[in-house]
Amino acid sequence: MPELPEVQTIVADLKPRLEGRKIAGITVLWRPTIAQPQVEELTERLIGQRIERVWRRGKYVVMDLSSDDRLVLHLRMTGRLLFRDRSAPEDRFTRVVIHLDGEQQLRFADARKFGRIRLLDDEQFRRLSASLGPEPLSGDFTLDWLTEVLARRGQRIKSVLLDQRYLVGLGNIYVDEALFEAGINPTRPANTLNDDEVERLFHAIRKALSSGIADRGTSFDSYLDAFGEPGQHQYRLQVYRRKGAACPRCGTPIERTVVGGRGTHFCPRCQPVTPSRASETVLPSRKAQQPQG
DNA sequence: CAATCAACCTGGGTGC
DNA sequence: TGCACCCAGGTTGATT
Repeated sequence: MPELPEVQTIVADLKPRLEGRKIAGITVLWRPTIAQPQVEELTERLIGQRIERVWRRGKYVVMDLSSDDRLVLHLRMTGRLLFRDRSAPEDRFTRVVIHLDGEQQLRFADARKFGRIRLLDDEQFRRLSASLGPEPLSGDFTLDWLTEVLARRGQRIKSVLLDQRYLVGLGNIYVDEALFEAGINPTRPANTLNDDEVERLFHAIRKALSSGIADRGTSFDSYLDAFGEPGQHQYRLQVYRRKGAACPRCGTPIERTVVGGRGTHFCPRCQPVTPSRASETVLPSRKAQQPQG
């Protein structure tokens, strides 16, 4: 699933190849992919525009156009953004093709059809961006800020971290990895984390995302980069989709539960529901289970 | 406010 | 081999 590291990888590869290029045309093969505006209006506003800048906001790919409109793409779960020669073999599940000047084209392929492309003016984009939390790899994301946000939420920590209004970029893979790295149980209410735990989480979020970027993303199901190549981070995950495998830190089998409707992977020993001091390990009592009445 | 769930979709895996 | 079934999870929105 494209999360921040996957989108970042795509953007970094597209940037030098798209900036300065002109859009020559667009072919829409699956209409609902174009969420806004109508296809006819999109075509009219898009053709002839130069792509000035390619960047990322959260999990959105953003292309600033010479008209001051912005082309905004979200890959959702199975979306791919492929930079191809016009003559390249067709890519399965292609929904929209953006034709560039010259021989190349950008193909938006998406098996499950959840991905969306929007063309937004200044005001519309400003509103979208304002609805999103800070970038975790930027200076806007600080320990003080995280401390304050978590202190105000009684929701489970995993749900808070997945909510793009608070913090952008984390999806189901990297949130599980970050919580493991920080030694925090995904079901802990956010406002029960102590200062030490928040600080560990702060660093763990950045580490998990940076590590994913360094490996050019995680290719489990459908993710491929702009050239159609898989990332390598799936080989370095510590807990995600490793149910039953040994925890890399203590050897306890990794468990899987569901939190907020998401498959959730964690080490029951390294990420206890009740926080324990690092120096002592609380072993469960033999008769800890009490029948509930 | 918090938690749950359905909806959007379909490929790919499972069990029989 | 065929087929019914279920799961994957980003985001929005409705319901409890």
